[in-house]
Amino acid sequence: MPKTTSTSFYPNQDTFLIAVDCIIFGFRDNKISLLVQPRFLEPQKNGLSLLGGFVKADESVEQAASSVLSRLTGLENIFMEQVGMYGSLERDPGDRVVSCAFYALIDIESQDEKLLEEHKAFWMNINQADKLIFDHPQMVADAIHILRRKAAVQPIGFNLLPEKFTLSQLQALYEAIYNQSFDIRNFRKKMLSMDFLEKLNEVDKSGSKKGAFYYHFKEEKTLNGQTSSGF
Amino acid sequence: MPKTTSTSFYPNQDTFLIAVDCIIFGFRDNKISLLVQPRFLEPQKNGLSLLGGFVKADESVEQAASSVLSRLTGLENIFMEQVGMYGSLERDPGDRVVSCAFYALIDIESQDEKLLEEHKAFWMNINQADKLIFDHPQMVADAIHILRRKAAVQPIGFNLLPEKFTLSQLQALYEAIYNQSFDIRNFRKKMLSMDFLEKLNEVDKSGSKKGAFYYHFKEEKTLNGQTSSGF
DNA sequence: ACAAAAGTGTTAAGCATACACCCATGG
DNA sequence: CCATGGGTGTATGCTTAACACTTTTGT
Repeated sequence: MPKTTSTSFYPNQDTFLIAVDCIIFGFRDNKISLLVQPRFLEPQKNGLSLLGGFVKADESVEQAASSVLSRLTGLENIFMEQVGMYGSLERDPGDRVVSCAFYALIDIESQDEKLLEEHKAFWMNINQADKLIFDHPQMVADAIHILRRKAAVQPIGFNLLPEKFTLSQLQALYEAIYNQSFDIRNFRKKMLSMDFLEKLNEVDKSGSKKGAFYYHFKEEKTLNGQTSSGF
Repeated sequence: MPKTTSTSFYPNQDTFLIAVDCIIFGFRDNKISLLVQPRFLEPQKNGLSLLGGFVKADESVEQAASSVLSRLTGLENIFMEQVGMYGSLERDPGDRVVSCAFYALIDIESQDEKLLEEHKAFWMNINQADKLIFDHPQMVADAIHILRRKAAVQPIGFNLLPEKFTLSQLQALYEAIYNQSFDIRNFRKKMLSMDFLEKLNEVDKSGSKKGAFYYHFKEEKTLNGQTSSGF
């Protein structure tokens, strides 16, 4: 059925459903994982899907994405970044739906288990992402691409790790993000030379007998710090 | 007025106008310029606007952007890349409109002057972009950001320059993109060390008495060559 | 002959890479 | 006492940055 504007500054224009799809990354067992959910309506009911929802008339697209995230994880004020818009004609066989993808990085431990169960959501290994429905595999691939670019220059470990973490954990995270291993000395040198880690006096004895010092990130600010060097 | 789906797999959902806005960059007089147009309808009639239009039910968002570009310039098959989606509630005072921005790079000389006149479109210096309506200044700033990132590693001179160009022109282009000057020797060394320029036997005598050799880009292919190194 | 743009190499510094051994401790 | 993961420094190559003079030719 055609949907068009009636009275408006812009009469007789087509209107569209707009969805948001959230690529929610977590880190567990030294692997990047992805929060997914079986689809609860047709078409492709029970197919594996990213967490998503439709944008409502009274909310911004960003708000819609945040609310999907908090509805499913209970987390608020999480850093999310837009991945892009997906607008091909046939991407959703159910209806014409234009979707905007966002990614978020969360600490798996900090989110609400019960909410996940309620929504039948669960964590899936990232390398299974090609099993997702529609164009969701593409969205995930694009999000990973952005994540890698960003992790190279920014303290992107932030929300994927707990508040306090060891350098070994951080390295494992980076190795998972880039899917390759790094020399331990070079990695530590580089991380410490960037100025965002602070060594704590606390030691984690869980990973080794010797124990490893905890670190934490100095400034949350850096997350928003895009240098908008316009002309 | 509320617009919602009636019969659909997704009943009773709100629907939206979707616009595309094109940031069309050109290069003239050693400056980056931007193709703009006075708005022809309310609100903000006659305000300076990016070239845009509404997406139609039977076209993809990308197709909508291409068709805006070709309607205004007569050019087809031009490289365009998505900048992002802009979906705040108040971005367009006329109605709730979610917009997807794209940028394109074209050779100013190659486009159709008459079409521009018909649409009252014209080239504006990039540093005047803050005069644009709505959130268009932000879109332009975001596009420049992407352009700079890309130009650092790819032969992005492509469509902004004519088929044949001198290294001086190429340098002027890069200096315009980054809004800074580069050492001539280092610039030439770097450009030539990347493998995409081919020296022609032709000489351009218009810019100097001595004359400068023309170059052209070897492979058009590189434009699409995203290395999608998924897991 | 001179003005104006084209063209060309070398050196120094900073950054990324490769690489191997000692430390502290719990079991 | 030994197995396990934590922690450390140096030498090399590569990439980037800084820097000044000669060439050509139209006027």
